[in-house]
Order: sequence, then structure tokens, then C-alpha cells
Amino acid sequence: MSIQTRRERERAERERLIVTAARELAEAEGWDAVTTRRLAAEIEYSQPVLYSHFKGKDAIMAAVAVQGFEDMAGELRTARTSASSPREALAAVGRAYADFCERRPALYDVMFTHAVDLPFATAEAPAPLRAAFGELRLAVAPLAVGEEPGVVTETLWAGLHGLLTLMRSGRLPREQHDRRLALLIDRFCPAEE
Amino acid sequence: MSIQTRRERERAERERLIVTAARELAEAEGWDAVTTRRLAAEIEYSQPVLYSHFKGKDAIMAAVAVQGFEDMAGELRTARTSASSPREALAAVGRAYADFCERRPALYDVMFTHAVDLPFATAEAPAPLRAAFGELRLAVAPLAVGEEPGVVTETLWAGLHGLLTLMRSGRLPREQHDRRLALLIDRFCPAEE
DNA sequence: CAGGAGAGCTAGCAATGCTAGAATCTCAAG
DNA sequence: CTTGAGATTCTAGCATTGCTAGCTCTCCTG
Repeated sequence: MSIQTRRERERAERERLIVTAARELAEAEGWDAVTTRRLAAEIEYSQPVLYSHFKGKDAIMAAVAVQGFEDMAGELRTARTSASSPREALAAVGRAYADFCERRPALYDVMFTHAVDLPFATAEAPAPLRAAFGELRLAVAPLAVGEEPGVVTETLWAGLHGLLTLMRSGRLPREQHDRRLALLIDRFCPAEE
Repeated sequence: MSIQTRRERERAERERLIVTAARELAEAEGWDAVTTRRLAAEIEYSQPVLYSHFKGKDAIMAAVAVQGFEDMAGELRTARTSASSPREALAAVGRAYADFCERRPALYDVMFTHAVDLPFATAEAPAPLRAAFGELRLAVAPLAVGEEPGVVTETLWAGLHGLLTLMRSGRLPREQHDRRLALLIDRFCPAEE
């Protein structure tokens, strides 16, 4: 049993190694550089080893995405809890979200753009996904007077996502980014007095 | 000179044939099915012919995208001009945009998601791109009191784009789509009396 | 020490975007 | 009608991709 557990531990460790290597390579050189050969070389094993851990490249990317949601949830939480009013909290979370996307574009892509087969909008979604969405919701809910918080959160999230992806792909100019971001957040706050 | 012009005309015709075939194939079976071999077979020429017209597959996709912007501009215009108030016009344009995305997902992807090297947010952007954005702007401007119309348009557009891409990739549930759409539009109308 | 199971690697497949160089066709000049 | 130059199109192939079959080697078990 002890040998068995040691093996499993080593296996789990190698799995983490794969996911970490994939993430780092993607963040350093983009997902195009993450080929199975390159990744295998990075972890100093042969290609087929990857397939003994993951069904394919997409599954590896999905694992990286889950890691990303953990990080994001943490950053959103920090932003939210260090604000002193609901209004500021929402603005802070919005900025944190945008910041995450800009700072770690490859990670953001695999979380939100690439097609990965993760259950997203269901109860079976991995915990980190629900945690990240939950943070956004906690920031939105206090300001969603008379509306269903879930729907409002989803809509604001979509707005953030749209602003960032369109800008990053060159479809929106970078210059007015801050104004757009502020405008979006503002539209989701109840009429100011 | 007449022979020369005939040749050029035939060449232009074949170029349209390529773009049309690429679009139809993509709309029927998705962009993954649009390989250079398959596309060459579809137009009944060999692969290298494609490269005598376009620099590569990306350039073909860019051409399809421009066609898509033409279509979209037309549909948005129809929606906008057949509404009877600014408020209804904006709602109609929003619905038309969403409808376009849902009806022609492959086309939408190449216009807004895929990386294609078209100049987007500059004065050199192809006319159809500016036309489509212009339609949105015409719908937004009357309601953008005290704000810069360009910024407001961009932000609303991003919201629409986010809602649609997140839903199509499974990251947002389909069920509340109409409510989210209505909520977004509503947030971009001045306070109702 | 034998034997068997499990783990890893080598080698290879099929598909992709793209290109070099051969082959074929066009059309004006003789 | 022939011929040759120039343009056009095709055949064949390259390098790279994700993925897998099947051999080999190691290491625990009896």
C-alpha cells in the first residue's frame, strides 16, 4: 500500500508538472508554442506520457483553465474585500478583472475564449469556476436593486469580457479603454444621487 | 487590352468564387472543415491557385469577414430604420445583432473572434466594417445624452459581443438570454420616465 | 531467482498549411 | 499552320501538428 500511494503521489506530482509547464509555456510564448512535443520536452518525458494523464491537448488546456479560475477568484476577492463601499467594490472588481486579462492573456484565453469541454454554467462546474463567478456576483448583488442578481452579474460579466476580447484582438482601440470600462460599471450602478 | 480585361474579370470572378465557397463551407460545416484541400476541391482547382489569389488561409478568412460585415450592416440598417422611436431602434438593432450571430455563427466568428489581420479601429478599416459600426452608432447616439457617442457605442457593442460569445461557447446558459439582452439594452437607455 | 505486469519510449500515421518545380496551355509572330 | 515565349495550373512534396500502436525495459511479487 505504501508503494502504491507513493506511485500515485508521484503520478499526481507529474500531472501538476504538466499543467504548470503548459501554463508557463503558454504565458511566455502563447498557446501556439504549446505543442505536445515541446511540452513533453519541457517536462523531460516523451509525448505519450501526456496522454496517460490527459485525454488530449484540450484536456491539458482545460486543467490550466481551472487553475486560472482559482487565481482569478483570489484576485477578485482581494479587490472586492478591500473596498469600502458596494460601489467602489464593483469598480474594483471590474478593474481587477480587466487587469487579470491584460496581465495574463494566454491564461484568460483558455478560460474564456478557447473551446474547452468543461461544464460551465451548471452545478457540476468545477469549484474554482463557481468561485470566480461568485465573487463577481457578490460585488454586483448589493447594487442590483429590483433585478435578479444572477442575470445582472452575467450581463456585466459579458460586458467586461466583450470589452477585453475586442480590445485585445484589435477590434477596439486601446485608447478609450478606461472610459469604456468606467462607463460600463457606471451603467450597472443605481442612479447616482 | 480587351483580352487583358477579360482575364482580369475572370480572375476577379474566381476570387469571388473562392470567398463564397469558403463562406458556404464554413457556414455548413464550421471552419475546421475549411481546409485548403477541401476548398480547392470545392472550386475545382488545385491548392496553389488559392495562393495566387490570397496570401494564405487567413487572408481568405479576412475576405469572408468583410463580406460578413456587409451583410451585417444591411441587417442592422433594416432593423434600425423600421423602428419608430430611438428606444425601439436601439432594441431592434440589438436584437438584429444577436440574431445575426445566432443565425450565422461561423461568419460571426471570423468577423469578431478569429485572429485576422484587418485594420479594425482605424480610418483605413474596410468600408463594410465602418458601415456596420456606423449603424450601431446611429442607433446609440440619440440616446447617449451627455456622453461621447463613440465610447457608448463601443461599450454597448462589447456587451452584445460578450453575451453572444459567452453563450455560444457554453459559458453562459441559454435560458436567460433574452432577459440579459433586454437588461443590457435597458442600461444604455436614459432613465425611463 | 523467474515471471509478469506496468510504465515509458521509439517510431510512425494521417492531416494540415504552404511551396518548388514540372507541365501545360495561350496567343502573337513568322 | 507552326513555333516559341510567357503565363498559368498542377503534381508532388516539405515540415509541423495531434495522437497511437507496439516493443522494451524495469521493478515488484511469489
